[in-house]
Order: sequence, then structure tokens, then C-alpha cells
Amino acid sequence: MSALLKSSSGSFAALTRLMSLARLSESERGVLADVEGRRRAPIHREIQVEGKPVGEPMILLSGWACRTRTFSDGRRQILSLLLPGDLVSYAFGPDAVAVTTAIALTEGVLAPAPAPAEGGGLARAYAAAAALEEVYLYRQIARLGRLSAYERLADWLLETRDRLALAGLTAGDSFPMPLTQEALADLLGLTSVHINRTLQSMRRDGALDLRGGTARLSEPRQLADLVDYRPAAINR
Amino acid sequence: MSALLKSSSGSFAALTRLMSLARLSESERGVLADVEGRRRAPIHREIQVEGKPVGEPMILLSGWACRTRTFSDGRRQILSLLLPGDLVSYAFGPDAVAVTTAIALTEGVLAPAPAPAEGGGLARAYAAAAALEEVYLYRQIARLGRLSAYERLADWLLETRDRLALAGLTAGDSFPMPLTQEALADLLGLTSVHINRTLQSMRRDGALDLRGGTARLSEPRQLADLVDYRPAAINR
DNA sequence: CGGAACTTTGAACCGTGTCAAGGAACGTGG
DNA sequence: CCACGTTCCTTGACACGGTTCAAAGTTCCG
Repeated sequence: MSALLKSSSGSFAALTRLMSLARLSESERGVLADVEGRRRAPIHREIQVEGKPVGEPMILLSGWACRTRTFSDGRRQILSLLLPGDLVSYAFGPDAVAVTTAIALTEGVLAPAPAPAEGGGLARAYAAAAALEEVYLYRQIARLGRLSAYERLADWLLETRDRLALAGLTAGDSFPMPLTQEALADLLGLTSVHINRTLQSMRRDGALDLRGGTARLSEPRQLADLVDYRPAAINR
Repeated sequence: MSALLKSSSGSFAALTRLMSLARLSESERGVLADVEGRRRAPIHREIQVEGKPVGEPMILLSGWACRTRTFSDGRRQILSLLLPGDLVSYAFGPDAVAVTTAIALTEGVLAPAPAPAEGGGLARAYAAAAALEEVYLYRQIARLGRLSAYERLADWLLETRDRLALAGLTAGDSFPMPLTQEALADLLGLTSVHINRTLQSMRRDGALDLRGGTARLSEPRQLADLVDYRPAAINR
């Protein structure tokens, strides 16, 4: 068994995220570190399959994944991203059936999501996570429906920076961005060729630095104005 | 008070929908008919406002509504539709804040959603409704991200027919379709001009008959093949 | 009967897709 | 550590679906 799977390292980001979503008790904070039943998800591996029982709830400890829909003619749309600390199948009881297929976009590690005590911090964190997931879905719809390629990219970069910040994965304006341009295209409803051109246009504008799997937003304010971006707020 | 508001007529469709989602007990079936606190929602009225507390859960008894996002420059995207029997604000406790703005697209009637008994049929119906709502969100994303105008329209018509069928509002291949072409455009991420052309193209193909607020799909099979459409199935 | 909201049509324009080919980066095995 | 294949990125020319702008026609409702 690899170091990633047996050690408690690698659940850091996920724990950080849960702690940004709700105050956790001492014991709740420990439960993720030594959770049993971790499993590695190699890149492109299906994590969940549409129409099959979802099984026990899982949390993504590290790596990026997505929910996806593939049409019979091969067209593919990434419906939503799953980032470290996101819950993968936490809906409607274990006898329910998955409504989407989910796959790993990078190498990742999954673990069974610790069962929350009624009314505890973990339960609140999960509820907040579900609420946020809903927000991201609505945003994805607005993005695809009404924004230009450049705007979609800007909006998504801002959102992703904020999501990763919750998991403590940002460093200033920098954050990991391991997606290929083809994955970005499938996510933003464009072609990879056009993603390439749009990325370069944003680089030329001095708004984006994207190299070696790391993105840096140099002018986040201006990008935010461009797309009327406001951070997600669930609770007041 | 109008006949619609005081009589038990007008909750028929909503009750029919809940009964298609789960088996309801005798008493549960009655609870919607004489629910207190109905209110009329005139066309264009805000039902819920992003950032404000959601208040008590509501169910849409009749009429069409939507969740919407408006950008600062005026662009508008309809995120999801709310049809008779749909729950409007049923998420994450009454202290939560609405994550979208919802408005009435036609004249409609709302009522407080009857509180479900733990483990009862109504609770199962609400859970199924929430699961379906999630399915429709994912579909909307795939539609906007990867389908052409003609395909978006076909896919949406099929979905809407099936949704209305759950509420007993279809008659064969016919169903009410009260949206203006501009609303359709905002829903499908297009312009009203192009919606107009696309509708006519579908009419010319003999696939759609849309007049006087009623739509009829003449070739549902072919449309379904075109967009790889399959009915939503939550439970197995 | 009159006005507002909605639908229809035409012509020009433009953002994004398509097709094709070459180049860079990366991992793997020898 | 090099050689090689594979995956990913980049670029150019051209095509096309959908938008924009403008104006006329229709329906609906008070």
C-alpha cells in the first residue's frame, strides 16, 4: 500500500475544507486522518456510474474529478468538478442510483465519508457542502448559457480559485490547475482549439499565468468585474 | 379571495405529481387540498430573492416559474424551470439563504409545502423531487454545453413533456407550453430571434405543433434519437 | 378600437467550430 | 540517460451557427 493511502497526509486539504464549512469538534477533526478504506482512483477511472447504486458516501481526499455526460455521438460535457474535500455520492440514501457518471481527471484518493452525528459539526459541514454544490451547478448553467469563451474562462478561474482556497490549496493568487485544455473545453462547452486561443488571449492581457499545472490570476478584480463575479455565500 | 385560492381545485396537478413520486397515505393525500396560506404569484413577480432568507418551504400548485440569474449588463439566464408540483425553497433549513432568485413566468399559485412525517410517503416524495431537480440541473448543463439550438429545443421539449406528465398535465403528446420565445431564449441560452427560426424549422420538419400555448410533439421518437434522450429514472 | 407585447422576416456580421499539420512535453522502456 | 511513442499544445485557413439590428406583422387584452 502506498504512502498516500496509509498515512494521514493527503487528507489535509479535505479536512481543511470541512473545517472552513463548519466548526468541527476535536474528535471530528481526527476522524478523517485515520479513516479506513481509502482507495486510489487512477486518472480516467470511473468513480461512479450513472444508473448504478451509489453505495456508501465517499469524500475526495486529493486529486481532481468530475461528473460527466457523454452523448452517443461522442460529444462530452463535464457537468461539475470535484475538488479535494468534495463529497462524491452523498445523496438520497445508499439504495439510491447515481444520476451521473463521475471520473477521475487526475490521480486521486477517495475515502468513505465519515458518518456525521445528528446535529454535529460534521453534519453541518456536509449540509454546507451540498448547498455549495448547488450554487456551483447554477453558476455552471449561467456560464454556459450566457457568457462568451473569455468570460467563461474568467468566471471559472475565479470560482475555482475560491473553491480551492476553502481547502487551503491556494497560495496567494496561485493555485493548482491540472486540467488539460481538452478537459477545460469539455467543462466550458467549447473546443480545445478555442480554449487554447482563449487562454493565450488572457495571457496576452496579462490576466493569467498558467504554466506547469499552476495558474496565477494577475488581475482578479478586473476579471471579476468582467463577469459580475461574487464569491459564493451560503450562510449569512 | 379568488376561487383558485379558496377551493381545493388548482392543487390537482401538484398532488398528482407527489403521488407519482411516492405512494401517499390517505391523510397525506388530503393535506394539500385544504392547505392554508395559499398565495397568488402574478406574472413576473419575484417568488424568492437571492441572498434573502428562504423562509418556509413552498410548493407551486399551478403556473410556471423559474430560477434565474441576471448579469449586471442585463443578460439573463433561466437556470431551471419550476412546474406545478415543484418545491420552490426546500433546502437546508429555514434559516438558509436563497441561492437563486425565482420569478413567476405565468400567473401561478403557491402554498406552504406540508411538513412531511419522518419516513412517511410525503418525505419520500420530497426526496424524489429533490433528486429529480438535480437530474434536471445536470441535463440543463449538458444541453447548454454541447447541443445545437435545434437539439436544445428538442431535448427540452421532451424533458418538459415528461415532467408535466408526472403532474398529469399532458394529453397524449400534447402539453401546455405558455413560455414566450424570449423566455425560451433565456432558458436555452439563445436569442429570441434564433428561437423563432428554430421553432419554425422544427415545425417545417413536422416534429412540432405549437399554437395557442399548447405544444404537440409529432415525432417524439426521432427527436429523442437526435439528442440521445432517455427519461429520468431516480429509483430503480 | 387602440396599444402593448409578442412573433416573424431579412441582411450583414462575428464568435466559435472544423480540419489539418507541426511542435513541445512527458513518460516509459531499453 | 537516451530513444521513442504518446499525449498535449499551438497555429492557420476556412466554414458555419447563431447574433445583431431593424422593421413589419400579428395577437391579445383592456
